[in-house]
Amino acid sequence: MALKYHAPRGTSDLVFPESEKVERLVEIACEACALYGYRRVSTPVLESTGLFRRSIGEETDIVTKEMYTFEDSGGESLTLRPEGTAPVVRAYLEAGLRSEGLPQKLYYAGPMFRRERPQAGRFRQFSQVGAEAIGSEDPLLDVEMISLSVAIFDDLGLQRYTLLLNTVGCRACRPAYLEDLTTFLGDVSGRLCDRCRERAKKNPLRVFDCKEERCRETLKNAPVILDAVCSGCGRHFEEVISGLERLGVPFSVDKHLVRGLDYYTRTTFEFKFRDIGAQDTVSAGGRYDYLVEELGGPDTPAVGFSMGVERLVMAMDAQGLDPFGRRRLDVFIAGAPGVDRGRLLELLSRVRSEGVSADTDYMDRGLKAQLKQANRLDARLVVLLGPDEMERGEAVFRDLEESRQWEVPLTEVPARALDFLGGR
RNA sequence: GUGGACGUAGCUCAGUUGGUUAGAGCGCCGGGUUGUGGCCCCGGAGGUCGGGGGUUCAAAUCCCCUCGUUCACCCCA
Repeated sequence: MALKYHAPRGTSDLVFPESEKVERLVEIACEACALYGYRRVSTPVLESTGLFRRSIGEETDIVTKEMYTFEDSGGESLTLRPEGTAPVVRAYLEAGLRSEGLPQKLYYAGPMFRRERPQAGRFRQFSQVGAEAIGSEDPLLDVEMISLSVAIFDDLGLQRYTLLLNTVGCRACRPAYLEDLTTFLGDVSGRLCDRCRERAKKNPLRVFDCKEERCRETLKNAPVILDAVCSGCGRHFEEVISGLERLGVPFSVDKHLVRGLDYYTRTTFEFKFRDIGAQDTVSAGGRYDYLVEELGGPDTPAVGFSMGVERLVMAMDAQGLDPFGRRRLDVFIAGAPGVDRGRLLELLSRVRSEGVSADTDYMDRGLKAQLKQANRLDARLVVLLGPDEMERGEAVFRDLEESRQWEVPLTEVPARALDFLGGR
């Protein structure tokens, strides 16, 4: 308890069996991405600080107070990545992927870092699996992102999620809308809470998230972006909607859905789950048609989403899902007193060569304790060897579940073990 | 950054209005079978009661500070 070192606040160790459950879950998500034609991309966890300041937005909470930024000994400002999209776009540009043909469909998985106060579903180091499709403005690609998210939920057996959908316009229509909204907020300023007045300056759209009754009442007459969007954005949104309907993906339009990163344009979406705490968004994404250009590339539209792995796990737990099965050891090799350990070692190696997981005692335990260990490891088969058997050229196979045991010739142990394991 | 709750054994927790060597269940180790697990029985190891200071004859218990965990706000995956 009074240990000298702990995992840093907001980070945690993942130990068995959770470690392997999470690994499997990420694997399932990645397989779905591949099924949808996305290719893996891996970027460093460190990037130049400027990349994030530029892409996420100077005024956002992430950039102003949540980044792990430091200067390395060479004087360069580096930041532990707080999200995955900007690095992927940077990698796309750096590798010249445009020449590989468009759209470039990429997915990634890995840790992200944000220095926030931890709570249920929020950590300083967390993992995301995400996908990006760069180079097309086809609304069906927006639909694909959403249905990829749905596919991952389905593959994991997750149910009862809510999909919220909105559009935040483009540079043709958003500025005018923001101006209208700002004007409106200025007019009703006296009726808003302190927080909303602050938001009105920094990120006007956020006022719609306010839970204060008075603010909600006041904002009922506020202009809504969905109504103010230009014809291009309006048409795009309609096509996303009809695509979702075509696929039978239920959703609801949330006119006030706002994303926290500045680069989003047009479509934005969020998947929410119940019973996982206040941080209930498990997957979110949208279009970012200007980001590639913003980072120095040519005018290139793009869409993407990312999913919080820890929140996914919480949703699985909340729904009582554990599709990973129990992790069992195939064979435990136990040695009776006086046995030649060199022979055990040899046997262990031969069994493992057959692709059968195997372990043995390294604690100099008595036979009884070894059996106990085998039971603890949930071993499917115990191979027992003692001086007597050795002399006869035999080994004892013990089936822990059936409490039966029989002898097999020593030379046939690997093959017979395979038979036993395969025949169950 | 703000607010609430909580820190007793590896884990989950008891611990009466402050009162002797701080407990339980689970887990761990050993025994009950000269070489056989799971159930049962017996025994054992394991604790600076988060840390520091104070009050008191006496503090796990009361007070202050501190560190940590957790939930919520903010914000987000």
